Amino acid sequence: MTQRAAHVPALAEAFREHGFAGASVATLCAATGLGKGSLYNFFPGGKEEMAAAVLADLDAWFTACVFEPLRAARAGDPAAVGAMFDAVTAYFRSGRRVCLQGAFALGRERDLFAATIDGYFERWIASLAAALRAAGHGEQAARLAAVEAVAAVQGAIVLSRALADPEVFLQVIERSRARLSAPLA
Amino acid sequence: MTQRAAHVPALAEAFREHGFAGASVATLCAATGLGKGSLYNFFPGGKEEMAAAVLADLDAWFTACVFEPLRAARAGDPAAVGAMFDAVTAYFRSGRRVCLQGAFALGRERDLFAATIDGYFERWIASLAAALRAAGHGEQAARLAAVEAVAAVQGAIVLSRALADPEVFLQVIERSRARLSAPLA
DNA sequence: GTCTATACAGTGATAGAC
DNA sequence: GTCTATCACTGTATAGAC
Repeated sequence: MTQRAAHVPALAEAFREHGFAGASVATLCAATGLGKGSLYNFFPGGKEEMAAAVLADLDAWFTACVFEPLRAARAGDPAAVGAMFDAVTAYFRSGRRVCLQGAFALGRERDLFAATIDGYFERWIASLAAALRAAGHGEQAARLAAVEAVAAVQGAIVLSRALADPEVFLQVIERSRARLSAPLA
Repeated sequence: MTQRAAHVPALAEAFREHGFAGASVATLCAATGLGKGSLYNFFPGGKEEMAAAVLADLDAWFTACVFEPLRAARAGDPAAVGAMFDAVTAYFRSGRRVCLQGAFALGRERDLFAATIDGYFERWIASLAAALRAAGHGEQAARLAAVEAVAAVQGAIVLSRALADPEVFLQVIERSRARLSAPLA
C-alpha cells in the first residue's frame, strides 16, 4: 500500500504534463519506471484509478498545507492569507506547474472526477473565506473575495503558461494578495 | 475553400468538449457529419491542421469582435471595456463554454500552437491595455490591470466549470468589470 | 510483485471505388 | 468530393512465466 503511494507523485507529474487523455499507460510506465503489469497490480482500475489516487494525494496535501492553515487563522491576523499565496506560488512554481484539478475541470475528465474537483475548489474557497472573515470581512464579502482570489490563481496559471512567462503569474498573484490585505472599506 | 470553413465551427465545438488529445478523428467526423475521407480532403494535415484552422477562426472572431473594438476606444470613453466583458460573457456562455486557447495552454498542445496561443493572449492584453489608457490609466498600470482582467476571465471559466456553477463566472466577471470602471486613484 | 507476451479494440491516415 | 475498405500502429487491459 505504501509502495503504491510512492509512485503517485510521478503519476501526478505525468498527468500534469500530458493531461488525462494525453497520458498513455506507456507514458505512465516511463514516469514511474514500472512495467504495465506492476502498474495494473497497484491500480487495477487503470488510468482512471491512477488519476483518482493522484487527485486524492493532491487533496490531502492542499488540505494539510493550505486549507487547514487558512481555517486556523485567528481573528485580526491577516498573515494566513499571505501564507496561502506563498504556498500556492511555491507549489505551482510560478505557473510553470499546472493545477490538475483546474486542467481537468476544462475537459471531459471533469465528469469522471466531478465530486473530487468540486470539493477541492469548494473547500479552497470556503477556507479562504473563513480566513477573510477572521480578518474582518463580512460573510458575503468574504465569500466573493475568496471566489475571486481562487479564480485569479487559476487564471494566473493559464495566462502565464500561455505567454510562457512566470512573471505574469507573480504579477497576478501579487495584485490579488495586495487586494485581500488592503484595509477594509 | 468556403466548404472547408463551413465545418470549422463544428470542429471547434468538438475540440472544446473533448480537448485536443481527447478528440479522435472519429469524434470529429461525427461532429462535422463528414467521413474520414472528406475530412482529410479538407485538412490533409489531420487533427493538427484542423485545430490550427479552428484557432485561426477564433483569432479572427476575437480580433473583429473584441480586440478591435477595444483599440477603437476613444479617450475618456470607458464603454469599450464594458462591451468587452459583455462580449466574453456571451461568447463563453457564462463559463459553460471553454476558451480553447486557455485549455490548450495548460497541456502539451501549447507546444504545437505556441505562437498562436501567445499571440491571442498578447493581443487581448495589449488591446485591453490600450482601452484602459484611453480611459485615463497610466501605461504600466493599464498593462497590469489588463493582465489581471484577462487572467480573471480565464480563472472564471476554470472555476465555474469546476463548480458547475455559471453564477461563479458572472460574479468574477462583475468584480473585474467594476474594478476597471472604478474611478482612478 | 515484477516483467514479457499477448489480445483486441480503436487510433490516425491512405487508397480507391463511385 | 464523398464514402468504404483497409493500412500499420498504439491504445488499454489481461494472462502467465519467473
